Amino acid sequence: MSTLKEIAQYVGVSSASVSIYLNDNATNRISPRTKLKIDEAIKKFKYQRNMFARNLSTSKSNIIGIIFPTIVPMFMNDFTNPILSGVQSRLSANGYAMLFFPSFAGTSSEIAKRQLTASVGCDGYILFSTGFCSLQDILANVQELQNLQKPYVTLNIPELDLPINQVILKDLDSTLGIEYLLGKGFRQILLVLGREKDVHTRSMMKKIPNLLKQRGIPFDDRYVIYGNYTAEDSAKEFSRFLDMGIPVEAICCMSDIMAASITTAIKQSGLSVPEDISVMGRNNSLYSRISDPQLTTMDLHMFEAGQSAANLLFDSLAGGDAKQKVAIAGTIVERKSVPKAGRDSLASRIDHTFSLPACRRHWYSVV
Amino acid sequence: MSTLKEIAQYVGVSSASVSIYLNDNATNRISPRTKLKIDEAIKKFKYQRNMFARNLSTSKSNIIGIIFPTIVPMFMNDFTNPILSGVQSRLSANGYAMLFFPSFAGTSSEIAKRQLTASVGCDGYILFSTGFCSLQDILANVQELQNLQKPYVTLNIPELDLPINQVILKDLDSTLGIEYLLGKGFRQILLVLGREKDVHTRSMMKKIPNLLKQRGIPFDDRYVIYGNYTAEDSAKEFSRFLDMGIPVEAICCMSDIMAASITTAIKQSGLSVPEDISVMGRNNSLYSRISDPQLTTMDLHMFEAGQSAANLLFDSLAGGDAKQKVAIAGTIVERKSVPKAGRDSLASRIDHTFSLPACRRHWYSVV
DNA sequence: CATAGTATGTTAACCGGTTAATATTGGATA
DNA sequence: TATCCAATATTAACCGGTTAACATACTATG
Repeated sequence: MSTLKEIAQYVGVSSASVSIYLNDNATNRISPRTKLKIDEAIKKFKYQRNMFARNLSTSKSNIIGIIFPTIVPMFMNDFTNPILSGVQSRLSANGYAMLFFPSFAGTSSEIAKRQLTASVGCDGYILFSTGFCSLQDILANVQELQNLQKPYVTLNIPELDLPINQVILKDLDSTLGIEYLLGKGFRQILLVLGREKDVHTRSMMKKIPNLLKQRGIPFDDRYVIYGNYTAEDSAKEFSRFLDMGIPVEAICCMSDIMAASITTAIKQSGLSVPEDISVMGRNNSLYSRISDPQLTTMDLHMFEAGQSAANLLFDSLAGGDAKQKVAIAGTIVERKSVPKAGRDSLASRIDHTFSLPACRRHWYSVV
Repeated sequence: MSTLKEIAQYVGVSSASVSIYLNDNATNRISPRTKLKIDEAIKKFKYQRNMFARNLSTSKSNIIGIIFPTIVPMFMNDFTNPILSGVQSRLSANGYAMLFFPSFAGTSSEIAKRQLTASVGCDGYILFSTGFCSLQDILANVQELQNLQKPYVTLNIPELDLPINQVILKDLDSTLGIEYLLGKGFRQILLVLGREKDVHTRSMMKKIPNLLKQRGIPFDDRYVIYGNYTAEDSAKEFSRFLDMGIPVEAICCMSDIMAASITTAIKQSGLSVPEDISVMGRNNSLYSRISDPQLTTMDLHMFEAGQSAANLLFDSLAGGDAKQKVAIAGTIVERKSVPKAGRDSLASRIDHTFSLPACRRHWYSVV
């Protein structure tokens, strides 16, 4: 690669001249004749500017660091992909590149820490948490980010009572779905959760007993199984559940994949959905549409959450000092796996637009 | 953010000392006492090195630029996600970060060009092509990359007769699947392709007539429909096909999503899979396992292709001068949507391991 | 005591750009 | 002719690190 200096030398001007021209080719500080000569030289030497030198000089990189602590490969997750996609679409539209730091084996907090210490220089950051993060990890990561003294936004993280920019999936705890089923009159509801030890799972497990109690339903832990977000495990656990022979009217799953897998299992056992058992998924992913019957599902609006995170970051980058919290509310997408009939106490939350993200934002400033 | 210089000043040493220590904290050029003091200062000021300054100084960034020209959001694609995932897993394992450049609206070649011109400074590059790239675009992108004089690998690109590093999905044209169905004795095969104007689609359409002719089957273009890789379009086009009332024994789809959608449509029309019509998917995605019946599908081994691309890049980064071509062969994953009975001429290509990527690499050097 | 070696640092150039401040030239104007 | 201004270009500091080469003091050795 040739450098600015070489181009300047070749043309017979100072490197400042070339730089000035490159940064504003309509400048009138460089004569048309010189501009032409510079153009020629650039073409001849196939010159392109070194982005890192520019970044250093301007202390602006147009790069947003994505802190995504995971011990499994990225881009394979039905839940985080739409979020990343939302982030990417907004960042791209505003000319920002995304930098994914290496995410080796190890605990998630180690990963995040390494990612952060390697990352100084980005214009801003977006901090994800994945199922592998404990609350403690998350707080440590936030602290670490704080040190960088650059704008950042947290995403897919349980609501924190801190003056930081955060985008919250309001219905991540999925009580929305349970309430929907309760509203339909179901009483014997099987919960198919993800990994037993995840933060999100634990926080759910704290809320559910109360939720049921409010309806006069005693909590019975036999009605909770863990499908680890995989088709295989959820089918396996479900069959074990069936073997117990306890009655079930509806199933609320923490992912469409698990819901689809269980739907198949139900059909294979000779029962039918929703006549015998109702099934509810989560994510409004393609799986929910391809499943037969099509799944009624919770749409947490992840894509939009990703977009919001990027938007929040833009506010911050533009100098907005107020830290904001954006809560994205989930909606229910009614399809065929839960009968429409029945008392319906959540009408306002039901999204009849099928699949277009119907966004409901609740903005409120924190500090 | 504090800087190296500030830390050095605070400790009372030269910035070189601090730098030397940071780059090798086991160095014996710095006394234990000084090391301690530096540690304290770093902790006190929460100092972290600026990555861009380091990159500039060392002319090594540990960043790989991902050139991914697309006009739709990334990370939403069932085909490219596993490839990206494979790339990411290898890059991460070797300590490399991934930089995704902004990908605005516009033609894919514009996008790639902008991505490239903004990217000088990465240690290496991986060039994707997406459905939006024409062959001409691809060649232009390769040329552009060549100018950067850095190692790069092309991926998901039709085989090019150029001395460059390329990873090829050997069975991207999916004749593998058609041959499999032909081998089973099917004659009336409906092809469900993606977008009519994609490079890949066009290159397929060139090969298919010959393929059929070899078996004595005349090519009939009514047996080709375009599902645009979506569940909706493929269902719609398939129903239009059914309306034509021409006989069909088997369906070969260019994605599991389309196959799953069509499987549902078949069932809804009162026919059954595979008794009445066989259906074959592509990608061995989760969709193929969740579909009912589970889909027989082509596994192109995209994850592994991604890994190979990263590996090739490592070879190049390590100074390997020989340009390599890696062809990843596809395999057939037999499930339930095509009956097992029948003549089977492709036994060696059938993968009975269900879903673990059974890799078959064919290495050969080009130059 | 002279010499070599070790431990501990420092100097200064460099990576490849950007930019505020300054310089030069020539033509227009009073 | 003196003055001013526009057009064009350069100088030099700076961004925040890295590193080869050099410097100094102290210890060990013959």
